[in-house]
Parts: sequence; C-alpha cells; structure tokens
Amino acid sequence: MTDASSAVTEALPEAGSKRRQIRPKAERRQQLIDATIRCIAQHGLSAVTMQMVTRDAGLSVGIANLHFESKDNLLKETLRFVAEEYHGGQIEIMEGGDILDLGERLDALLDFQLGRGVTQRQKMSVWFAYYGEAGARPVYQKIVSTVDRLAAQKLEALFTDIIREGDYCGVDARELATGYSALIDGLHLGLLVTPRELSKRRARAVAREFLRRAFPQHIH
Amino acid sequence: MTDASSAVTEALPEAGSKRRQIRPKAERRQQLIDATIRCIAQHGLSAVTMQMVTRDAGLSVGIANLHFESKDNLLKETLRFVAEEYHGGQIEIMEGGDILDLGERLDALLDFQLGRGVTQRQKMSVWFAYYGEAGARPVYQKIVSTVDRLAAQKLEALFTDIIREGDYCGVDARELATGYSALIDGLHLGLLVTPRELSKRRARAVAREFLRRAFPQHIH
DNA sequence: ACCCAGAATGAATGAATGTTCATTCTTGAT
DNA sequence: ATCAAGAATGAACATTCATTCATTCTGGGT
Repeated sequence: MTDASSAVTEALPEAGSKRRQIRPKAERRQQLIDATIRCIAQHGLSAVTMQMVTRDAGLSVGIANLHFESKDNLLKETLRFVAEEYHGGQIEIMEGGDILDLGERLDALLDFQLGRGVTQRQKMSVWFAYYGEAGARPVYQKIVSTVDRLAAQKLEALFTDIIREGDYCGVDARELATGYSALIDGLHLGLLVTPRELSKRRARAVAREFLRRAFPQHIH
Repeated sequence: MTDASSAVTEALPEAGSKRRQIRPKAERRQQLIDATIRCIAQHGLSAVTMQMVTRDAGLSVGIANLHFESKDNLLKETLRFVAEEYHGGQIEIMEGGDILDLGERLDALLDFQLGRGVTQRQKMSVWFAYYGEAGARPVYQKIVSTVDRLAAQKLEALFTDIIREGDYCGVDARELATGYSALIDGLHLGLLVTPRELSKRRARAVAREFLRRAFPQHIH
C-alpha cells in the first residue's frame, strides 16, 4: 500500500466508446469497489443497488455477480478495502523507518488521519456507513476489529517510546492511545455530520492540542 | 424529559390476547418508535422493514402509515426522538440547578454520557446507523446538528465557568468542548464496534483522564 | 341499548431489486 | 485465419417491500 489516498473520482467512460472491453479480473474488481465507494458516499449504504454501482462503474449488471458472488460480498470486500487502506496508511507511518524523530512521526500520523486523503467525504461516509451496521452484522465487526487491533498496538508502542524518551510520568500509554484513537474517530464523525460547525482546520487543532497536553516536549 | 434512559425492551403482547385494542395516537406513535429502535439495533438500519417494525410492536402493517405517513417519516421521527433524548439529557444536567459544584456536574455529565442509559447497545446502534447515512441525507444532518449545536453551547459555557473558577490559563473552552464531544463520540463508537477491546469501564477512565488533564483541580 | 367517529386490520397491488444464464464478443495463442 | 477460453452483457425471473384501502372493530357518549 504505497498510495493510501487513492482517488476514487474517475469512471468517465470516454464518450462514444461503447465497445466492450475485456480486462483482467483484479482490475474489474477494483473498478467495482471504487464505484461502490462513490455510491455509498452519494446515496448512503441503505440506498445502494447493484444497478447503481454497475452503472457508475460503466459496466453491465451481470458483471458484479461474476467477480463478486453477491451484493453482500461486494459490500464486504469494499469495507475490507477501505479499512485496510486507512489502517495500512497509519501503520506504515508508525512503523516507518523514514521518520526517525518521534515528534515528527506523531505529526505525520496526524497529517494522515486528518489530511486530504482520509477525510475526503467519500471515504468518511463509507467508514461510518459500515460502523452504523456493525452493531447488527458481526462480519463487519470482525473485519474492522482485525485491522483495528493491529493499528492500536502500533500506536501504543509509539506512545510508549515517546513516554520513555520524554520521561513523562503518570501516563499510561495504553489509555492514552485509546483516547487518541477515539478522539480521531469522533473528529471524523464531526467533519462528516456537522461540517458547518467543525472545519478540518479546527479538527487538526483539537487533535494537536490533545497530543500537546500529553507530550509537551514533542509537540510545539 | 425526566427519564432520558427509557427502557425500550418490552413489546410483550400478553400471550393469548388477540383482541384489538384502541389507544390514543401519541401512545401508538411511541410504541412504533420504540419498535423501530429495537429493529435497527438488531437488524441494522438498511435491513429494517415496515413489517418487521409493526410485528415487533405487536401491531398490523397498516398502522405505521396511519400514524406516520411513510417509512421515511417513521425513520426520521425515530432519529429525532433518540437525538432529543440524548441531547436533552445532557442539557438537563448542564443547566441543572440541582448540582451546584462544577466538578460534580462534570462527573454527572460523564456518568450520563457513558452510563447505562445511553450506552445501551440499542441506542448506540441507532445513533450510528443514522450517522452512517447522514452524509447522503441532509434531513438527518439537520436533525442532528440542530440539537447538537445547543448541547455544544451549553458544554462550552460549562467549561468556561470551570476555567474561570479554576484559573486555568492557556485553555480555550471552545476547543476543549469540541475535543471532549469528539472523544465521547469516539468512545461510543468503540463500545459499539469493538466491545471486546474497549470495556465501558475503560471508556469512562479514558474520558475522565481527558477531563483531569484539562481541569486537575476539579477532577480527582 | 344504540350509535358512530375514528382506530386498527391485513389482503392486494405495483414498483423495485438481487440474481441467473443463454448469448455475444474479445483477445491471444496456434 | 481460425479457434477456444473466458470476460461481458442484459433481458427475464422470482422475491421482497412499501403503500393502499375496503372492511372490521372498539369504546365513549347519548
């Protein structure tokens, strides 16, 4: 996963090109997942239909059941893709050997979490659409919690390193990591539901302030 | 709104009682809203059908369109009910003259937000089901942001009072209120999606720690 | 005892949706 | 040029769902 914030904004079937094109399976799958993301963002998960998705992808209805066996499966795979993109990006930063300074690494993480790529309304919509159904669908819970757990561990490890480096005492890395993750989730929610009250700029300031309170030496 | 954490766990049509009962409109409306909440929590918003709701309520299918004009409207009214219950409860505490000590009032707020009533899976499921659709449905956005705005103002006012009382300097009440709200939302999300990783007990500890960092004199 | 306003019912209706599959088309190998 | 493998199509089908409404029933008022 090198480019976590892949653009999901295309699907322009060159005007007048009605000729049937044959493409490898993997490419079509991604095409359909991208279309699904767009549709969920625009119409909401509960209003998404197969016809809608395939039309958006510029393909025929039958193709969805050819590459995914069912609508359920397409939705499941779409969630998996979004979850892995988001958490993969985070983990890459936290493991990343390219940033050695821990404070800088924190900054990079925050940039990723509240930056252009992730907070595109499209991605956020998808994210929370699934959260909304997670209570009733164990499959979704499992997909999310699997990738979630790994990211949480990495974050805790990063915090532990920072606490050691800064000699911060009376601070529990685990608890702080839980709080930070929750804060970021909550900010995403605010950006999605009440964009008028919460600008992206302010969301970043809020998250930054949280980190500054915890690690004053590392965040200026 | 005196009892914000109303139980939505009944709907037991006394065995053998098949006799048609006539009840006032308001009562039937509430009955249907309660059933809708249960159905959303159990099956997910996108799987809820009118038949499901009316069966759960122990009533016939036609009645839903008698008291609400359409399914859309029933869902809208259900969201309004849940939103007002949650925010109403918060506001009552924050305005409440019955608790004079500001630290205690904070505690009471936290108790409400992460206590029994609100974090019932049922209510949380409904809450986030609608958030998930909010990106695509301006109606939902409007309902939520209307009640949200008022609660945010009250919270900011409470924080302002506390900052003055405690002589905390370098603290922006508005920013802190945004952060705290987001944190609570994020914790609710965690409780819903990954209950295995995040217990209610730990969620409370995390929120408490956030407040303690900001207002050390008021939270012990 | 009678009545009727309006609450409640549920079979019927029509529209929408997921899935199938017989057929058509494309491409790369021979 | 020819062919076969399999990718792509979309009309057809079966199902499910929201909504309607003719009918039934209830309970308070007279």
